[in-house]
Amino acid sequence: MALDKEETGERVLAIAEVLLNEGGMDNLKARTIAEQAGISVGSVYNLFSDLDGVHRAVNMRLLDRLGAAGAAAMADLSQRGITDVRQRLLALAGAYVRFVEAHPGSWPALLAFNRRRPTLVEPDAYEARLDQLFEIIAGVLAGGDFDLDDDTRRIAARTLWSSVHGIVTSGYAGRSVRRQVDEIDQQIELLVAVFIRGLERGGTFAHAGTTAS
Amino acid sequence: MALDKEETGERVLAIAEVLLNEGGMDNLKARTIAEQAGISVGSVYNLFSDLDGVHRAVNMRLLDRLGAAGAAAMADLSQRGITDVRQRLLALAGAYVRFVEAHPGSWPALLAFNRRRPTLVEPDAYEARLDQLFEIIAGVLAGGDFDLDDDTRRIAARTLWSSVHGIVTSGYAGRSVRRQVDEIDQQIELLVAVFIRGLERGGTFAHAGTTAS
DNA sequence: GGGATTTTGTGAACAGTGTTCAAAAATGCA
DNA sequence: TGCATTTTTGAACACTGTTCACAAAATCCC
Repeated sequence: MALDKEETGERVLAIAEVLLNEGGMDNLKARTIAEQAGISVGSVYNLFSDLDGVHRAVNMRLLDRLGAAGAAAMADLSQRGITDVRQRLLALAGAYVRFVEAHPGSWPALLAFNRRRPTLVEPDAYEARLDQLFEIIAGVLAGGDFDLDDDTRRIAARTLWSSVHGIVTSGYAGRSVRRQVDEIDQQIELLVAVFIRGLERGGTFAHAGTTAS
Repeated sequence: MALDKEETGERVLAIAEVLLNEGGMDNLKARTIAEQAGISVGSVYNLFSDLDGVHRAVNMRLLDRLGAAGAAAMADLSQRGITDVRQRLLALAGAYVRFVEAHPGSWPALLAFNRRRPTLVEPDAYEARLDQLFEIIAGVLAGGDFDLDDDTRRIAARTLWSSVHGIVTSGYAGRSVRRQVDEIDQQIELLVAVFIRGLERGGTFAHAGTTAS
């Protein structure tokens, strides 16, 4: 009897994700996981080094799912023969919005997780999964007639992503879901429109001059 | 002897901020505060309802400081006779970057704080302090020759802010402070440049059409 | 002043945490 | 079967936030 070790690990992760999604970060308790998975507390620590380890693993799954959602949105548009940059960027942003809405607890938990300790060495497995997304965006930008060099396009892709992310997570505070829900759409549309128009106009984006102050 | 009640509260907040700044959210412990403030644990709960209450109060101070930094940056530029929109926006973004760098632990703690529970009623005191910032940005935008109606300008201000915020907080993960430090500057410069160029071009930003697939 | 009353401060106690680790149960092997 | 090895267990430990009966201090009122 008893399931495979790896199988049990998967079950633990599924349970953990539900817990995170329902109650946020401090709803992820070792005893709750153990009880719901039908194992003992000690076994949880046998499968994962930490509760942080569990959370990290859940986060990886989330990032994978997000990447898949982005890729799927692009594949869908390609299949429908849509190559318009604006539409593709809006589709990507829309995919992200839907993803966040589909993970109302576990996604904020991922964000909170990364902000717990001030400056901890980041697992670059994170970055790798993000680069996947950046490359999708960069690919879309390459489809437009912007004539950007590779480096600028890379930066533009990251800028776009960060901006959409900032918009979706509503600055840093303030939920008030009512009017925010369509305000997000308005902001995204403005951002994409402005971005495309701004990139269309020629001119180099050399990083010169007064950055600030 | 013994200090005023309000005075003790201020001391507690100062201690709490240092703790948050040094060790992140889970470094804010009731017993540590009590010990460092020279009072008992119970007294902490006499001054504040919760540890969350303490954290909230610290966050308010942070938001006030951020607002002041933004206003000061604008006042500085005004005094120097600088009205250029690009420079003003870059100065605002720069002020934010410096603010985040000056609060390496307590600012992430504020962000994490707001993401702990999925959907909790937000204290609108937060929003009020943010609106202050949005109005500064909207004011700057009003100085340019974009001919935007009030509503669009309001949205544009929020979009800009959210985007800068997203850029500064580096997407959602990934620190790796080395190359990120100048990448942030590059992204901000690209964003502001693109934003200004995109807004300069005429055309209405009506929120019509396919928001996303 | 001095007794009564109210306010304020205290820290032991309680209910939960994450995490460990000697022991027990299960499994592998000859 | 008997022994060795691995895996699972859950009581125990150290540490959380939070409470609340009690004590100390302050305040009031005559």
